[in-house]
Amino acid sequence: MARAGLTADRLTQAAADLADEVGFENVTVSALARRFGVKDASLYSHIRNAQDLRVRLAVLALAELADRVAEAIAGRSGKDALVAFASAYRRYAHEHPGRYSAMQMALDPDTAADSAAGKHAEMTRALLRGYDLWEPDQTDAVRLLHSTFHGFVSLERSGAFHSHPRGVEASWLRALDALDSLLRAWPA
Amino acid sequence: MARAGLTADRLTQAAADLADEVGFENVTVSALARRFGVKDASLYSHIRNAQDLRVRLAVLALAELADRVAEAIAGRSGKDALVAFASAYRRYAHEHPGRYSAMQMALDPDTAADSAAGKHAEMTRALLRGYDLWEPDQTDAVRLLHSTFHGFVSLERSGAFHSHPRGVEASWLRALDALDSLLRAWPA
DNA sequence: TAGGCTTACCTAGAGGTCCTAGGCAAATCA
DNA sequence: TGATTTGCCTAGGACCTCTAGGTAAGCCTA
Repeated sequence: MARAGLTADRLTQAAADLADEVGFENVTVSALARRFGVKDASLYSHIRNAQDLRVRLAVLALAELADRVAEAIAGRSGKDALVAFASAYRRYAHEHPGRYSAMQMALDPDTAADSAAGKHAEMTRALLRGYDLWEPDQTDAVRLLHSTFHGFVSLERSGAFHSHPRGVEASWLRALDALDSLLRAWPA
Repeated sequence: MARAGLTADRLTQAAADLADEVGFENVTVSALARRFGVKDASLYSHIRNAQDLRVRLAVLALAELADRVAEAIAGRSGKDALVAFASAYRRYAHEHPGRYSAMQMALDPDTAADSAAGKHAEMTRALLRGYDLWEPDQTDAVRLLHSTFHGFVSLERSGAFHSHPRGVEASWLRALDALDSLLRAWPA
């Protein structure tokens, strides 16, 4: 009876890959067990249940994205940083659709606090240092930026923009221009 | 053997109510059958499968929201229309969380074309008549507005804004102010 | 109003996912 | 080397999805 060497971390990683391949909604305990050549029941020594697995996946994705964004904005400021942040965000969503979907899960407050979710807001704040914004405008701007990035990527992936010939890439660049000029002249 | 009077439309309506009560992901054929006091198998004369049910629900929600928005912006223009549109959108999401989740499903192009999805873009265009925008800026602006509304509501519902004391309502109003001034001075 | 047709709902059953309880063997440690 | 821990197993229950085939309710026509 050879052992597969399962751990919660290896399962979460594999679940993330599975999510990117077959979609987050198709990440099941059974499918994951199949991938390791192991019975379903064997996974329950490592994860509490299916929901726990999905939460771990969401936390993994949040951390990965935070790393990417941190690297992207390092040493940049102003519009440069804005574009780098936004591009890293969007690229991650495109390269890892399953992980990105996982990130949208509503996490309970404790889990969210332990996750990299806070780091996202913190980095957006760092980004805003290139603009002249102070509380509470800063928080409002963080929320607006995050909303726009997430909204755009989410609608793009759901096909909402396919009905019109205008290139999505062009609209994306224009949105970034618009956000930049908005931040530079934040209405009082 | 009394009949329950099932039709695809009545099932879809009930599924929408069920979604708002227990969450879109918990809308199952079994739960719906239970609600009508009928066996699971009986639903399959009216809907093709579970996915078909969810798509019908999404189409219903899109149509309902389109109606609400149309009513909200009727007779308004400029910022007035912008705020009315956005508020109707956000209120619908809050009052009907299950229906709103359903709307986010990726619809295949044919279904999307038959649905009210096009009406949404059309109404956003109508809204922009109060501002001085022409193609392709208009399409870019439609996409930006939709992204921001959807992103904000979606993040708000997933709890992403709860980590900070700043009131969500205040940030929302500021976002609308920002979008208004952005549209008035759309960068060339 | 009786016959036939259509259709709404049924039972039976196969296959999949989630999860618990309890068992045995592999790895680790004394 | 023997004892303990840990990893994966089998067995099995509960629920969801969906198909095939049957029966009875309601409608149409004569």
